[in-house]
Amino acid sequence: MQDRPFPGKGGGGENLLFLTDDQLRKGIEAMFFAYRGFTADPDRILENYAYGRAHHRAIHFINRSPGTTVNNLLDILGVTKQSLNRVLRTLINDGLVESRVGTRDKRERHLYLTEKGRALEHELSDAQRARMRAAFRAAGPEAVQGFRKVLEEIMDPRMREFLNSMTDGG
Amino acid sequence: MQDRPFPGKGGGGENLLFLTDDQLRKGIEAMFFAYRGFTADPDRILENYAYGRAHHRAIHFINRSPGTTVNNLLDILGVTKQSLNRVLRTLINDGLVESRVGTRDKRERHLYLTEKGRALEHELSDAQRARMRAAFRAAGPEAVQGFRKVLEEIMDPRMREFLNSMTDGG
DNA sequence: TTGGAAAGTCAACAAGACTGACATAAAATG
DNA sequence: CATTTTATGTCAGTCTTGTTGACTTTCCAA
Repeated sequence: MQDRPFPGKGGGGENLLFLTDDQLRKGIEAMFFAYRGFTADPDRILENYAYGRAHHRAIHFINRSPGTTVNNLLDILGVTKQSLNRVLRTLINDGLVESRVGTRDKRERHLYLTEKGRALEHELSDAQRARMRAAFRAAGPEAVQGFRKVLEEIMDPRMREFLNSMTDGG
Repeated sequence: MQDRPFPGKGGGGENLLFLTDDQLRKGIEAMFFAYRGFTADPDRILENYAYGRAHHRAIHFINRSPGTTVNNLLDILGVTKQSLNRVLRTLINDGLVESRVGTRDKRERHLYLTEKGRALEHELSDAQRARMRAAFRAAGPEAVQGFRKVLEEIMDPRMREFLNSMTDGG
């Protein structure tokens, strides 16, 4: 069934066999199962540190944007400040994250990973990247392009902007 | 940057520009953001019924495989039976799911959606399918094929089997 | 018939999300 | 300068959904 599900492949106006309810259902289930695989390796590592996915997410995005503020992080993570604060408090107390009062605006706290924080970030992202790399390699560059394209259509447009706001432009 | 990230597109042995850490990181973040978008619509609906994602998942897979047992469901959902049981108890009490004692093996319970259960399933999957359909349509059939391919590589192989075990074969 | 394995249920607990209320400090505004 | 808004942090309490542990019922095999 993977062989030739798509009769047409040109610009538009084909018979849209890839939009049947069955194809959509498979896409939905694939998202569910893949997300579980996607989080499995980090989850296993986090157990050793008594941290959870929430900590991983914070660490990831602080690493990605060093010096980001709490508010920025709230925007990206889409959780309440109470929820994020609980996580950040732990990470700061444990010496994985450093919180510096802003120089221009002293209300803001700028967040940075410490050496220890970078170490955990690396351990986590190594595992997650390894799985992603294997999947990308097995699927091939064209599949990866399609993968990215569909995911960007599924996500909130604000997140799509954020995603493409670094490396190439931002 | 989306224009021509992949110089080679043949069988293998290209320069593998799509496997850089930056590309992998974007894939990882795309999964995170897309999954949030993917669950957003059902989550909104479920609030009206005081149910959560766990209920949605149970309803989805009971609908997909009517008469499935609790153990089958446990295997697919990857949670403990106690966790699933709490959800099933609610759905059964609320009249969305019917649990029939097995005829061959009286230890087993076979699960079915009631009319009411099917109604909620429809409401939920309509919303989720609508988003998926829009994304698929915008991305095009080739992208969808790549999307599916990468997701299947990311997920546990057991789930890949399950995913492709209906409609075409099972 | 006895004992182990399997399927399912009940009870208690933990993580991590949520809301609401409140505190502090600094910036922005009139 | 007084007031309001913004950014952050904290406390308390709730909810969902995951966990383990203990238990019952049923099946099967020695």
